[in-house]
Amino acid sequence: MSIASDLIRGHTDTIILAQLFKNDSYGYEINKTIQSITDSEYELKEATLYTAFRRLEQQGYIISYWGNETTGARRRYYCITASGKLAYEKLIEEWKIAKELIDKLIKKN
Amino acid sequence: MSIASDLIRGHTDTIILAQLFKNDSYGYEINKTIQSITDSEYELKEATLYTAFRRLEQQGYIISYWGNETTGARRRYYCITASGKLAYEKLIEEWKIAKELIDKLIKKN
DNA sequence: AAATATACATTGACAGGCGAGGTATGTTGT
DNA sequence: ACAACATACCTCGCCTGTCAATGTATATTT
Repeated sequence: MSIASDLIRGHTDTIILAQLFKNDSYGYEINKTIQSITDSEYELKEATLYTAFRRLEQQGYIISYWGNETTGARRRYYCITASGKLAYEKLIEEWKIAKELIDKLIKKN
Repeated sequence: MSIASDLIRGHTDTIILAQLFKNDSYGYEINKTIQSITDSEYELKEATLYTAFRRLEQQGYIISYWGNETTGARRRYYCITASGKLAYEKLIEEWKIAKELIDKLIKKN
């Protein structure tokens, strides 16, 4: 974890929705995926991850169900809803705008 | 103000340092500049702005002095320090990295 | 006289991130 | 056998940054 979380803050929900947009998954796996994608430059803290799940579920953007593992620890899978997909698309658009705004505001000249 | 502040959050200090890197300025003017740069799509709330000034000054990244206006309201000018310039350069580098990370993490596929 | 613009500042509520702690199962090394 | 580690979940309480609300003061415009 080498990047300041403050800079990613505000994108936690989008990142999770993005992973669930590809396929249903569970907390531990999502975090491993994030580490894999970023070559371990970033990871979500567990407390942050599970807090986000609660938030997203409460907003109706994801729903959860228990996996039927016969061995190993139980897994709570999450599935993105139609509403969640819409929110995700909107968040991506907002990110594009924010990116340009920040570039304009912090550039050197 | 049309963009979610959550997405800019974490960049407030960088934005202020960027403006002060160009030239000394004061709160009100910096905010007008930001609105001008972004065509009023973004602005810093006053409470946020002045909180940031305190923070940056405490960290030694900026210093302040009162302007010698003979008319109108008094102005507290801020000046970026050598340490602040270094911090600013570093924050820009971090932004480049964060931008790529987020792009990787939220993209649709 | 009232409204608006310029210009500063603080307080208290709120939200998100996260360290620390806890629970439980399965595998690997010694 | 037992320790250590990996997998997998969860919550509490602190910290930090944002911001609505509020207040102060000066100058100009209506």
